[in-house]
Amino acid sequence: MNIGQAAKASSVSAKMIRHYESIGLIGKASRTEAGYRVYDAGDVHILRFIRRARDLGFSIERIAKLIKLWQDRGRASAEVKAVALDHVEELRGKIAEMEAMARTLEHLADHCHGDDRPDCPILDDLAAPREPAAVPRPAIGRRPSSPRCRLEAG
Amino acid sequence: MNIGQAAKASSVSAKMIRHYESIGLIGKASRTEAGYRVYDAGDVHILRFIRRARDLGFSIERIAKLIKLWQDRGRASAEVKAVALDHVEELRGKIAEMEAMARTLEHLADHCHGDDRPDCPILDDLAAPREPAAVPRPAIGRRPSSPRCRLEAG
DNA sequence: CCTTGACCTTCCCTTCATCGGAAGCTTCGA
DNA sequence: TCGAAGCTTCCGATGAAGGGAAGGTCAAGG
Repeated sequence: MNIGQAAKASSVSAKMIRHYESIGLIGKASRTEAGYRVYDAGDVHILRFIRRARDLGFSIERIAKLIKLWQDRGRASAEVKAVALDHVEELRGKIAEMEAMARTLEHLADHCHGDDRPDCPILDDLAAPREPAAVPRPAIGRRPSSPRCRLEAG
Repeated sequence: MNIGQAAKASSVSAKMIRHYESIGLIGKASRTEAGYRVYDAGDVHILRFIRRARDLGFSIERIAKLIKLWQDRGRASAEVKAVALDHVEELRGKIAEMEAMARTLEHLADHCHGDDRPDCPILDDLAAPREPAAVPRPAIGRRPSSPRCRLEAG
């Protein structure tokens, strides 16, 4: 099977299959004499696994762990569950952050006339000195990495 | 005021101030003879505006719009509101996606023993042929860009 | 046999907002 | 006067993709 056929069969683009190979998420595909990559049903199965995991928002790092566990017949389901729940926790944290942003903005927008007049509580909030923070900023530190949203736009 | 002082006063790092200047989000700062950037209270006000907008998850592109509106005394509040509500809509979409991922995973994890035994519904789902999709995938197309989470990890 | 077009290869660039660090210059206080 | 802190520019990394160029390969049809 060529890379294009594997891509169709797995819903992972040829581009991404090459990428996953280059970062070591999947093994190096064997090649034809002309240098074309060759895949079999087992490879496609792994690719579909990856695709599904990405659709559930797992990072590549966690997917690597999941693949290892998947292929380890002696795995403890507890390990798989831990990886999944770590991810859920991350998702929940990001959801909470975005929920707070959305609620703040909806609140501000509710009080904005939204007409021709220039006065606007949204700009007022943005421009306000930040002592009385309308939405208190969490502690200092590095921003969380963005959520791994992978659902296609509708 | 040096860039470091402006950074402290605005909660925008010196690194990011230079970056915002380089991409044209803010104007070029004037310089001392030695080449040091110089800022005044007005600059700091803009930087704080940007910081607050980033904390609310606005993209740089939308922040540029908001700054223009902010500095346009003749603006219509409707325009500001539209920018804000576009952003809220984006947030809501991403929240919904992540919520769906989290719920699916929680459901799967609920049915996983989480002990020493190897059988695991989570792996079963990931490895399953995707006809009976447990969480139906939305239509084909490009993935949404990740949410601009900017709340600090707390 | 030759052309055409579809497919494959590698390589590099772009996204988005942010951080890290190197190498070198300036400024300020002791 | 010396050292530390602060500034400058430049380059790179992050994460998960996508875009596209330049060129090799393959199969079908004339």
